[in-house]
Amino acid sequence: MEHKVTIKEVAELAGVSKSTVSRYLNSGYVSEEKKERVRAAIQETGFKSNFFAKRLKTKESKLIGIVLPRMDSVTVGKLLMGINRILDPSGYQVLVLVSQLSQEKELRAIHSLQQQGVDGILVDSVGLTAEHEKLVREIPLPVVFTGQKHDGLTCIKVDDYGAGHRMGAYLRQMGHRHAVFAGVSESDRAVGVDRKRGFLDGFCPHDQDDAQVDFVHTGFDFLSAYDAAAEMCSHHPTVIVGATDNISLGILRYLHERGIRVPEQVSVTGFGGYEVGAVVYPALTTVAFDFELIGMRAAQALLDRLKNKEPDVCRLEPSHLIERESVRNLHRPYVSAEQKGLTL
Amino acid sequence: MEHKVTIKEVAELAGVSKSTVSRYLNSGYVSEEKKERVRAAIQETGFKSNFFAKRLKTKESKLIGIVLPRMDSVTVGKLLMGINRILDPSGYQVLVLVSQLSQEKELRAIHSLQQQGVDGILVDSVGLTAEHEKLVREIPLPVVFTGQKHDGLTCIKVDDYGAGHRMGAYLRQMGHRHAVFAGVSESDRAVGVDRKRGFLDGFCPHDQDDAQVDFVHTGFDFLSAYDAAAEMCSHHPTVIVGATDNISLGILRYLHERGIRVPEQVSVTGFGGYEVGAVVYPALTTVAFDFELIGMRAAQALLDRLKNKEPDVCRLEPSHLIERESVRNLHRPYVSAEQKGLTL
DNA sequence: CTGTTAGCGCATTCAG
DNA sequence: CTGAATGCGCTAACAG
Repeated sequence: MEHKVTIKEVAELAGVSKSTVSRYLNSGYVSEEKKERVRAAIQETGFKSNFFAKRLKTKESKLIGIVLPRMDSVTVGKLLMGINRILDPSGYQVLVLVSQLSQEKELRAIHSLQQQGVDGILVDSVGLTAEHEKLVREIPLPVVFTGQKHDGLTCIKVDDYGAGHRMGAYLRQMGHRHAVFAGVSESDRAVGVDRKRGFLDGFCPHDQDDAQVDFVHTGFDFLSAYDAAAEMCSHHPTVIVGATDNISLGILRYLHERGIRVPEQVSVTGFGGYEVGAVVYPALTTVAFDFELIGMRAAQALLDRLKNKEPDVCRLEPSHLIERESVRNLHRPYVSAEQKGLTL
Repeated sequence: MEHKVTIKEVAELAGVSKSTVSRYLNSGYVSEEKKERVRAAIQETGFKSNFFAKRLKTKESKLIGIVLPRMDSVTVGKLLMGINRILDPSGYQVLVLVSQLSQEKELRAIHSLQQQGVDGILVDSVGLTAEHEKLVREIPLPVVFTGQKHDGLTCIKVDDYGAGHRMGAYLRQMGHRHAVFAGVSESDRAVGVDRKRGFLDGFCPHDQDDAQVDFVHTGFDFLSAYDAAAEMCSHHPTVIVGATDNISLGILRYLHERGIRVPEQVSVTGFGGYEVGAVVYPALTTVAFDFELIGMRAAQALLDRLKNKEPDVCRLEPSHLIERESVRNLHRPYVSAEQKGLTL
């Protein structure tokens, strides 16, 4: 347990003033000669500048606050991966707070982070309100949001509308005309509104009357989707579209237990692109989001605003379709997955 | 863009001295009357004490460093949940670093965290070495490990041996005598050595000769297990034991594609207890670990060492069996899952 | 109980 | 180029 060595001791050992050591540390001008002496002294003492004293002076913490709705989610994990990928090389570290899916805690977390002296804040929001906008305006720090969007706030997120549209257009193209959309509450704007709207517009373009979509309401979790699956089936669609992969998994499980063959008798799709969709049987066709990329983009946006004072922007990242085994092409006779081979 | 409010302004607004405000904040003695005035002033200004200034004085950062092997894993997520559950109410915040499954980065992260002035460090390790022990000895901070164990280091982790033993005993009791153990490299001591040893001892107690276990080597991921599944089948066991749920999922998928019925023709089990095991078909019987609990215990151990200077300990948390649908009781005639009903 | 007085370790003026 | 001086915002003696 060594004695904590300060800049003062280094200065004494090197025979210079504290300021000179400080300048050496912060790329100020120091003569070659003293530079060498200081380096030797630092080497010998094993000096490390005190993080907190430094921050107290400079007002720069090299800390980024992150507010997450929860931790035990793969989505959040990927997002964090992406964030770290950008922040780490830039010398930033990450302070994580969890909102537990509560808007109020989210707000509190942002506030708390600000007082902790972070340089910027990144929020994976569960729902953006006018209060968020107000708070961000009061805070003298750049704040970047993801997960949800709101006018006047910097948001980097998935293009939910586009994803829905892509899925709608794809299913239409596969010959489907009657879908059940297993969706969540409209209180979630991204998933409950935008994604659904996109799907509708893609599946029923130009308000053509040849397509039908029935809505069935469900929660985000596997179980509630499982419970609502009977109702979905009662509409006798050719395809059931889960608003998330989790929802689709619940549906798949229900169908499997009832002996309803997918996609032979009914097709099922999801949104998300989680690995688990490739594990189930049949493997789930889904529109995938690259949350790691979102994390990278969001972190980069934050860094940009930190350095270049860039203005607020709202950017939507595209998704892509992963065709696996759970959708039947109605234009062609049924071909089983076994005959086509495994697609992961 | 508000002005950064300091303790000084609060003091002025409340008509007291800075020290009184400080005392109010740090549970010192303050008269009821002034206490009220200070509280009002704090309320009005929205004051939050400056973290860095405080730390500079007190030598306490109220920050705990966490080193994680990766972020996009449910296990890690649960662990973090548990950690937060304990740390948050105690006023600690969390600084997260990722080792990306590299022992070297893990070591560097610990070092870096120490420099950042955290009060303690929690490491979800990928493999403990003598270097870890040396580093921890040099660092004047409590460090708690999980994921792996090592003599002389504080480790709170899953009882891998016990879990393996439990599964072995259970399968034996279900009448199985010939198993394939789909395991990982012994370089992972927890999973590759302890868990396997436990299984062997549980499945073949007292070195009785009536049971047979064949080993098949695989990686941690779904795909590598899928690829090795043919070899597993070639041994014609009555049960295939995946060393992790992920591995078992790969096996399940292979069997499903080959039309081999589980558990009618062969049983499959896993370790981990992830939700996804309940989603697949048939639902996976597994030995579950409570990683959230591990996180809580580990965080508590760290707090204990922080406060009471408790000595190093190594504690193994128990697991429990989740019986679902993927194991057949060989003592009885086969009954399909459908007949028994869904178990989640 | 309370205000005054000192720093914590460092970066940054400001004169040399 | 360099050293002396000045706080950053807060806590912890110290005398009231």
